[in-house]
Amino acid sequence: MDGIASLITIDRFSPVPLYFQVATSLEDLIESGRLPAGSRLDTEVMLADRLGLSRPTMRQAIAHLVDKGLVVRKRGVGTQVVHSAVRRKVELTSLNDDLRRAQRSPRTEVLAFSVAPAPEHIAVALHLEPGADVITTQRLRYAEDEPLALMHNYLPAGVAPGLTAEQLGEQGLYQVLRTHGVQLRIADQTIGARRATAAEARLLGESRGAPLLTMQRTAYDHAGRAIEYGSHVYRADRYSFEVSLVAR
Amino acid sequence: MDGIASLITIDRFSPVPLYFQVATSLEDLIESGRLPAGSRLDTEVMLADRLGLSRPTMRQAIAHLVDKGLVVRKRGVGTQVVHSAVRRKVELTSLNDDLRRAQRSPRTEVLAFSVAPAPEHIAVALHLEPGADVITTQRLRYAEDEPLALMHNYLPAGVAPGLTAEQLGEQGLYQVLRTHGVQLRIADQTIGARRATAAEARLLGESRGAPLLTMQRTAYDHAGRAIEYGSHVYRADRYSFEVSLVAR
DNA sequence: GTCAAGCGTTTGTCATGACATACTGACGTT
DNA sequence: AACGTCAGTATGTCATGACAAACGCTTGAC
Repeated sequence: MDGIASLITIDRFSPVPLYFQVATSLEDLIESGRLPAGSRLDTEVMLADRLGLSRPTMRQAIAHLVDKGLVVRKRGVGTQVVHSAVRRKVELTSLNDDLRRAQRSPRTEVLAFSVAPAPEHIAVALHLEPGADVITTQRLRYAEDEPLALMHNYLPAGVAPGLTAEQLGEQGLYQVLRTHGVQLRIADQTIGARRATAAEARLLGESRGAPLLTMQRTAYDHAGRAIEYGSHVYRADRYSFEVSLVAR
Repeated sequence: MDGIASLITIDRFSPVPLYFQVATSLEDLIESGRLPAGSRLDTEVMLADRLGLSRPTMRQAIAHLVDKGLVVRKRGVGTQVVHSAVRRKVELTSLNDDLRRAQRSPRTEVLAFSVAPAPEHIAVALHLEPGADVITTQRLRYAEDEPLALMHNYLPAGVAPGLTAEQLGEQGLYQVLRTHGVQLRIADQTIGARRATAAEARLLGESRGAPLLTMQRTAYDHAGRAIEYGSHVYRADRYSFEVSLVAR
């Protein structure tokens, strides 16, 4: 544990903040196994001294790792690397992003796309005035040429000017929003299950009454404005949610 | 926006850190509506000056609120209150905690409790050597005198010495672990759905083939050791998961 | 052998001070 | 009207310095 600081390089002329460079280097050391799970880091005082940094800067680098769940700190004891298999996996992504990442050949069929006054429960979910216009979309999502999910999504009418059904056919909803300059930050999700209706079963290629995994979601941007409400159903035998939880 | 600092009281002789006192006060102001969603906080420099604190201390208080999703910060602009309905709800809790909080009269019937060598897939989930002893439990959980969930849980044998079936009948698993000095920190969950088997349907009071919400979970302690693997099924018409996601 | 106190270690908290960067609005020019 | 520039504003980064609190280990007393 004597030469950890010697494995960390920092470029004082780089525009990348010093704390971030150090955090990244430490993260690489952890991922590579050079700092294995359970091992103790040198003290923040020692690392700062050897790297020629101030202690608060070193603390900020380590705090970054704590936030990522890579290390834990204990007063009087030190800083320890957490189990390497454990990561924070809380992600706000769309199904398209997920499937593309998993290389499951996503394809989308837009079944409906319209702008109309919001039904009551949609206006409530999106924190809109009753009767406010929303974009309503209905899409059937395929993976590897099999139906996977049926999705209803609603967006306030002004959120993505010029949004078209064609765009939704080619890209995921969140990707389209990103190209319109909309950044989603937080989402509240409810995950459940129920039987498929006859219409859903037909579209998804399941038998009537088959179990579906359901998810309703309201997504907000950085200023807390509701940007999207989604109500999705997935074929239970083909999809599940992976969620990581962290205790504070 | 002129008197925010005058609404914040700090006790310099309290053992509670100053930054935490300020963060708590600001949080109260936000929750009460005195600092409504969308409003701008006074600058960190001004607040620090008026409260007689150093700027880094003020920054730490505000960072605490950022972490909680209550405010967002933008360089050159300032600090703004986020939509008040949005909170980070990422929590590592047991069903018992959830139901007690929701005042749904939780009750537990322990169907099985034993210590035996771990089956292959359990040893893998708990990162144990094949054949290592695990505590195996099976519980039927009730809410308001109706069956709600059927749970199988597995713990490495040495995790909670003296753990008994009686304890599990009276308290939730995580509460029991806490009294044994075990602190859970991170969990990986998979949420899905499927049809109930005949045995499950009988225990849960559902018809055969009814949709069940499923969840598998491996929970880890602060040092990253796997502490518990759980495989749970819930009646879909009586339970759903609430998950909040935050984009980084 | 056991328990408590003390000490060394390490992180946590807090302060003063200074410079850099990103953002917004106003103003001037084309 | 549109675009570019600049100044003011606010957060972000970094530094030096000091004290407090929690933890683990060692030693001494019983």
